[in-house]
Amino acid sequence: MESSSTTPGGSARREATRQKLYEAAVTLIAEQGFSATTVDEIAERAGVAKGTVYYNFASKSVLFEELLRHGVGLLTASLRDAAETTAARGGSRVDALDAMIRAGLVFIDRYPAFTQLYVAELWRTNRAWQSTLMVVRQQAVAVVEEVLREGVANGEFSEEIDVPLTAAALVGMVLVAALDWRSFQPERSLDDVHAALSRLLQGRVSGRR
Amino acid sequence: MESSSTTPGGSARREATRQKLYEAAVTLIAEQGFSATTVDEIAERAGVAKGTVYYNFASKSVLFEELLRHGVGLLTASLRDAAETTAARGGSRVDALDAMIRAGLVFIDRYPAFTQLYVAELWRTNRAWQSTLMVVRQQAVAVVEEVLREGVANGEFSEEIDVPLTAAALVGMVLVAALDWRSFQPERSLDDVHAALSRLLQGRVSGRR
DNA sequence: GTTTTTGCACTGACCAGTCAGTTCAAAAAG
DNA sequence: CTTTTTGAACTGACTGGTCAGTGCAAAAAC
Repeated sequence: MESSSTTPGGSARREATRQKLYEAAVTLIAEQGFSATTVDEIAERAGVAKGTVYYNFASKSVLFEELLRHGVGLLTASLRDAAETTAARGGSRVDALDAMIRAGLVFIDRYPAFTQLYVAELWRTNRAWQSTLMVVRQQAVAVVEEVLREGVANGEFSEEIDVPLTAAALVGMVLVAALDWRSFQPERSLDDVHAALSRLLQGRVSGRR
Repeated sequence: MESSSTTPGGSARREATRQKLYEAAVTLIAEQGFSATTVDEIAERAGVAKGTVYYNFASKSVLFEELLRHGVGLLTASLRDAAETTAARGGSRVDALDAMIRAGLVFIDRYPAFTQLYVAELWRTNRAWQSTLMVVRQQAVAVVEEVLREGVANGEFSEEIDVPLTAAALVGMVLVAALDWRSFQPERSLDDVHAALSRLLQGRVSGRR
């Protein structure tokens, strides 16, 4: 089983170099943005010659696009796994959503730079990698939508909910809360943040306990 | 009463030019990002010579910072107004939150480019306007936090809620849902989106109606 | 012996910021 | 009322620097 669809015949050495380049690029682009990050910087941070970047990727944009696909692949796998594990243990759909919220938080905690970069680029228009972004967004949101749809089908969720909108809102809730957590209140624990979001999800905001 | 704090003695003509530059810059930067947008482009779209940009703003970054302050000023005013109007009419704090959600949606619908740009830049690190962003973020979130705190104080909300985290999550929910609405399902009406978010806020997701 | 990486010089496009000069409305002088 | 002066606002060609991408010979890894 090969990891990347765009490089079916990548040798182990090549794959390692590409991985180093992804890691260098993701932090730099998260901090500075795509245009403000130079290829020289990426090469330097990866500890690699500039020529190597172009030996492994056709261009700066292509490197970025493959980075996006790579990262979103990890995220969706993690969300799907959370949902399936919950279902296998006989949990409800609310439990599945809750597990996905936690999986999202864990992901963001582990790959904060990727998340930053993803949010920063997602709603841009007129960019070269626009179509890549659309695909990649749909992959992530679809996992949430599926759980919502199953919940509506089995009566666990109200039939009145708007599945695509609610899924987007839930994803946004987690994304923004997590980024805020990391940027502005890093002393909080993951459990704290998870608890706050669970409460919001389950409508336990109004009313005393 | 003068409008801008940074230009106390701005003539009417100057103010008009600055306004044109804001409008040109906000759409371009929302589409392309700060670094990918050139000063020449901004000047051209505003129908003004490049030199005029530098006559009115010390640098490209300063133009951007003042644009941020300008926009967030509009947003917070609108949120505060929604909260106060609700209170004046004897509404509950939940009503106030709901009114603020709607005000947020209306704002994003009216100034989509600004919202895009704000989200794209908010969590970046190592940028020149970092401190401006912190201030500006706090202004917006603080309005929501205040309503939550009042609600906790008068018993309308659970004492268990984490005010800063919940406020961030709510803001994120509205931001992301609205951006998604505009980007991916623009045929939806504002009322649709508002209804979906209200339902989420009031925990009316689980259970049949 | 083939694949991958290195190092480094080079090019051409692009771009932030500058500056000497122009415009024009309104104030001052006649 | 007419002419002159003033200065804020604006113009756009120009500069110095930056950067994506190239080319290639030699070394290293496999």
